Amino acid sequence: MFIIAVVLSISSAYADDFTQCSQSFYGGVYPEFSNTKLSNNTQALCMDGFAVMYSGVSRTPLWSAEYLTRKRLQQAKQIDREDSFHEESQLPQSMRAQLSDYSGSGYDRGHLAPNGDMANRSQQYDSFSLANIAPQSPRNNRYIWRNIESATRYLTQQYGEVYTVTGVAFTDKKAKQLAGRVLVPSHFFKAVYIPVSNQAGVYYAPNDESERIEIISIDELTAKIGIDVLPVLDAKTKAQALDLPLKAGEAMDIPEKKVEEPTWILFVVAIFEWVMTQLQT
DNA sequence: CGGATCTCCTGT
DNA sequence: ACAGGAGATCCG
Repeated sequence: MFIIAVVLSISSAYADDFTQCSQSFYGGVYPEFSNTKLSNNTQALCMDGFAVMYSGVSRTPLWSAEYLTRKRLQQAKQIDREDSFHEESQLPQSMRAQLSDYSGSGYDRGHLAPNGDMANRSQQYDSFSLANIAPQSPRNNRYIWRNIESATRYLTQQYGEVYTVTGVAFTDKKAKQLAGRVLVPSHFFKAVYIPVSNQAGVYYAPNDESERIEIISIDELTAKIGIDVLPVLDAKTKAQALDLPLKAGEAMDIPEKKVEEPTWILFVVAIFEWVMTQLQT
């Protein structure tokens, strides 16, 4: 009996149990560490609307994964932002980041899975868990990241569904710390996979005030950070970086299968709007 | 072009 | 729970 309890507690200590939220991953397969050092003291968390791989070493998420659809984003637009930053009660105290770690640090509490993607209050609350948040340079968070989050929602709108994995990297020899407890990532990334065109690309940005950003392939991301965020993709898709837009509304180089409303719907909407303007005068 | 609103936050 | 900052964006 004792042995069984020990085995259970050990297996849950580095649980990669995402069975309750496998729908957040393309093909149901979650990101894979190629740099095994990263897997030290990690904890898998199934949140409402997304999945998180959390590190008790950095006291940040390493990545958060979401499955986005038109319907989800349409619902997300209906709820206003309600801030509720909080510690993650699913984590043991020793692994948790605390609100006090961030206060007065000069860093923003940057969401990985963004509030803007959350379709109801429960999902929204979970997105404000510190298990989904990492110290982010203010200009990066408020200008660069805001744009790529809205560009990702725009792509979802265009192509109907998108899988995305947002995460952080620690490429510097010595990472900065908040309160001697929370490590400050050197980079943020967001990988986007579009199933209907079988194309993937990654936004990759240093976590500083430079506002620099680059677009790379899944393979290049794996080489930089030691995580293959989309293990199921074929080799060609991983090697070729999709030329992702830097802001919502920007055109992208996908030749076929552009998803648009049939023209008759646009026609009906135009007539409806014209009638409404006539009624208002 | 000016003003209102939105969306990331901050601090008390 | 409240007030404010700052840039983007929308609208007349």
